[in-house]
This record gives sequence, C-alpha cells and structure tokens, in this order.
Amino acid sequence: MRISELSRTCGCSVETIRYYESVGLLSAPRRAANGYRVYSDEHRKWLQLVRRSRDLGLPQDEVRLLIKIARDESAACEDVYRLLSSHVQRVSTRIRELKQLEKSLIRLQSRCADGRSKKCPAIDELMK
Amino acid sequence: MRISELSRTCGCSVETIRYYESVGLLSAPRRAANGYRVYSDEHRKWLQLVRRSRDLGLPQDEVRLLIKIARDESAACEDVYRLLSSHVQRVSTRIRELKQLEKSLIRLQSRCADGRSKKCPAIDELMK
DNA sequence: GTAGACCCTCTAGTTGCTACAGGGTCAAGA
DNA sequence: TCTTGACCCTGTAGCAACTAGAGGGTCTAC
Repeated sequence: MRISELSRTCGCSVETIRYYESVGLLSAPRRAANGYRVYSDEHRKWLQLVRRSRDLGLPQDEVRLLIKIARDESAACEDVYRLLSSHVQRVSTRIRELKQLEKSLIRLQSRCADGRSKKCPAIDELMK
Repeated sequence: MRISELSRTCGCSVETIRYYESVGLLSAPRRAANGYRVYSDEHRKWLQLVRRSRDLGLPQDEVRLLIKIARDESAACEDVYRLLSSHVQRVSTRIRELKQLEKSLIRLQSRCADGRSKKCPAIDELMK
C-alpha cells in the first residue's frame, strides 16, 4: 500500500508518517521503481502502535522503548507494565496540578466579578 | 536595578527576561552608558504580570492581550474576566481529557498484570 | 497533451523558553 | 598594574512533535 492509503487507515497524516520514519519510529519501507514508499500490513501494525501510544500521551522516547520491547520476541510484559505505570503517575500528577491551577484561576476571576473599583483587581493582584 | 537583580526578585532567569523583551512581553528598559539594561520598579511589576500569567498557563498571546488591557487606563475588568473564563474552560477540558486518558492507561496496564500468555497483551492491543 | 491526484526531498515554522559561543565591562585583590 | 571572577551583551541553535510549504517528479484519465 502507498503512503496515502496507510495514512487513511491509521488516521495519521502523510507528513507525520514520513516524519516518524525520519526519527526512527517507523522503519523505512521498500521503495517502488519510481521511488514511492510501499508499505506492508506489518508496517501498518507498527504505525498503529506508535499512533496509539502517542494518543495515550507517551513521549517519543518511551514509544521508542516500547517498540524495542515489542520487537523482542520475549516481549517483557513486566517492562511494559512499568513503563505504563510511570506514565500513569505523570498523568495523575498533571491532573492534580491542573486542578490546583483551575482553583487559582477561579479565585482570581472571582475578584473581577465583584470588583467595583475602577482598576481591575485581578490585574492588580498579578502585578503586585 | 540590573537584569540579574530583577531576575532574582521575580524568580525568572536572566535569559527569560531578555527573551520576553525580544518577543514584546516586556518593554525595553533604558540602557546604561556601558549598554547594560537598567530596570525600574515599573518594569518589575510588568514582569510579575507576565510571570504570574504564564504560571497560570496563559499562552503568550493572551498575556500580550492582558498587557494591552492593563495598559489601558480604563482597565476593562470585563475583558479580563472573559479572558480568564475562556482559560478556565480550556483547563477544565484538559483535566477531563487527562482523566479519560488515565482511565485508558490503567485499563491497558491491567491487561499486562493478569496476562499469562507469552506475548504482552497490552502491546498486542496497541498494534491491533 | 494536459489536468489533477498523487509522490518525493528539504527547509522553515510553531511554543516558550534554554543553552551555548564569543565577546565586552567592572570592581576587588595580589 | 595585572588578573580573576562576576557580571553584561548579541546572536544562534536546540528542545518536542509535528505541520506547512517550496519546488520538483510520476502516473492515470480524458
């Protein structure tokens, strides 16, 4: 299959596929006589792995690691588990941080709502 | 005050201050005879506004907007309120997304935990 | 033969900084 | 007087993870 077909089946732009190849997240496919990339179903699977992992928020480095684990025939489930665990940790931390942020923002915003003074109290607070 | 002092009082690196100046988030200060930047307390306040806004996650464009509003003597509180509101929306949305993500990750991870098969079921799922 | 849909490579842009390289300035101490 | 070390300057390149464009080639259908 050609790159545009792969792109359609994986929901990932042509440019992104070429980019993944350039950074080593997808192995280079064989080329047709005219230089066009020709992909197999194997490629599609690997691209799915990359796309889904990225959708889950895994950074490229860890996707690379995941690929290495997956290529290993004895695919170490434990390693995958650990990798996912640490990512869950990161996501949970980020959620906590954002909740904290949300609170601060709402508090700041509320100063605007009840302010009668000429100057904006929220801006005053930020510049203090 | 010189740039390093400003840096210390605002908890923001010297490089970042110069960067803010270069992208128009902080107005250029006067220069001493030797070319060094010389800041006033006014500058400190504006830098605080930028730093605090960024800490709240506002993108540069919106900080720029906030500065414009703040410079306006009739600092339109309503505009600030609207700006903060839309940002709170964004943050809330992001929190929801991350929670969803966290769930997916934990689900995926659990497949690793109870898998007895030779191949890692999480990786299998990602490549499907 | 030409229009339109593909494909190619290479480069630059995005966001918000951070980290050099390669210089100049200035005050204190030997 | 010289030198050391802490500052300061400009300008450029790097990060993540793409995206968008320039400037070309290829192939099929009408």
